[in-house]
Amino acid sequence: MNAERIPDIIIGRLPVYLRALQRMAEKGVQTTSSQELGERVGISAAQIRKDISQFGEFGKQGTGYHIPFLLDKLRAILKVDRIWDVALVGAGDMGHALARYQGFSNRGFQIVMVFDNDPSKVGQMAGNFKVENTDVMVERIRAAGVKVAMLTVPAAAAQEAADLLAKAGVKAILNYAPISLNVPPDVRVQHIDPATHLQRMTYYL
Amino acid sequence: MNAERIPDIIIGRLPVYLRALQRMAEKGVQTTSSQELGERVGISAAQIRKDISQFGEFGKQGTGYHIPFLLDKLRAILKVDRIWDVALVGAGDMGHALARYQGFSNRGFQIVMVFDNDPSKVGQMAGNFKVENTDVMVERIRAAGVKVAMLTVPAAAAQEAADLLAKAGVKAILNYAPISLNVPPDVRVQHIDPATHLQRMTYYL
DNA sequence: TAGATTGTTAATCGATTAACAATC
DNA sequence: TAGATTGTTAATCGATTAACAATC
Repeated sequence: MNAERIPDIIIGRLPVYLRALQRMAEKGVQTTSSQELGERVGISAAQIRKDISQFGEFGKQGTGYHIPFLLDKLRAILKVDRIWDVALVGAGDMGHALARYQGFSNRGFQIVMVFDNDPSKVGQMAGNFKVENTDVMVERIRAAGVKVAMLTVPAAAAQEAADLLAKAGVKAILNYAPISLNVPPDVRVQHIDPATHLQRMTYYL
Repeated sequence: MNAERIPDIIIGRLPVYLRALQRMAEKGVQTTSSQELGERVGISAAQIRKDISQFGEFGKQGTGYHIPFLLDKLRAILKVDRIWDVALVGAGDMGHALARYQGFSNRGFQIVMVFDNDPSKVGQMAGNFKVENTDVMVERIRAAGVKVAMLTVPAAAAQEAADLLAKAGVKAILNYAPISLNVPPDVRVQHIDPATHLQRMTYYL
């Protein structure tokens, strides 16, 4: 065990372990080893043991890790042993796809509101949600205590929307706009930009 | 200049610089400094200078970097000074959103074919593309010499689809399925999984 | 017990930062 | 020239790996 600050890079790998373990559990596998898990996710066994051991002694010598137990621990560490309400901002194609995506609920998230500033979209449906006007966003998010948002507006509108989200008390933004957001230090941002991801690979072609 | 192997972590930052510079260029800005660029993307000035200097001396003491020049260099390094044809596999909501996405062409990519194995989707339109049957995928990709693919099929179908893509000669896969893919060593994979990205932030909430 | 695999230490490896001479 | 900023070196910091005693 270790009470010191855990490096960000380790936190970043835990969701990958969690995802792989969840898949194994679905297949009914009860036990795994750092070796086996490492092969699945492409990370060395030593690193997996070291990462996990930052948080406790969750394995057993000779037998490895009991998957349901390790799942519980990882979910608790990552705070996805609960369901986070998520606000979706931007009801374009990507927003609609996310609103209809079935994969969030068993990973700790559920969309609860959808916003757009285009009057022709407000009032329309996105998945099961009625699109609301961005005018009421800060108020709605604050009242609901939502801390997590996904941003799928055009690049030109993204910074302004991020400012509103920060103002509304959102602390985690998943940004689909192809632009680096400027946010207060207590707000975390993750980027999803397909072009950027593709460009990380073309260098090697 | 430096002919040695460039670390992956540096290559991974170049698309971020490229994106920020492209945005500055659109606004008509001609020149920037490592300091200014660093503030925009949240990376130290020293690191930006070091990263860029791996590939040549692209700046000028006293004045910084000429943006159009640096853009050209970065595009050439990342091999996005051309347009890569991309195959899209999976014509669900996410596939449709990507097929209609306008942001690829000025970043070095264009979708040229869309596949799905669901007979009810084959023949339908996704963006401007007629969805083709996965049966003909290997042959079509091979014949067209496509090297880049985006994978938006359900998790259960992703590994099989990845195997076909590898067989077809694809060397870069952008994987939207929430599963770690197993591919030959000469194939690169990047993951886009919104739940994983969100889980990297909930730890800090 | 014998075999397997953890948790952890120490060694290695790699990345980041600070500082500054060079120079535009 | 004076001011600004690069490219690069050396120092620091942090992450990964290898190895193995502990133990299930």
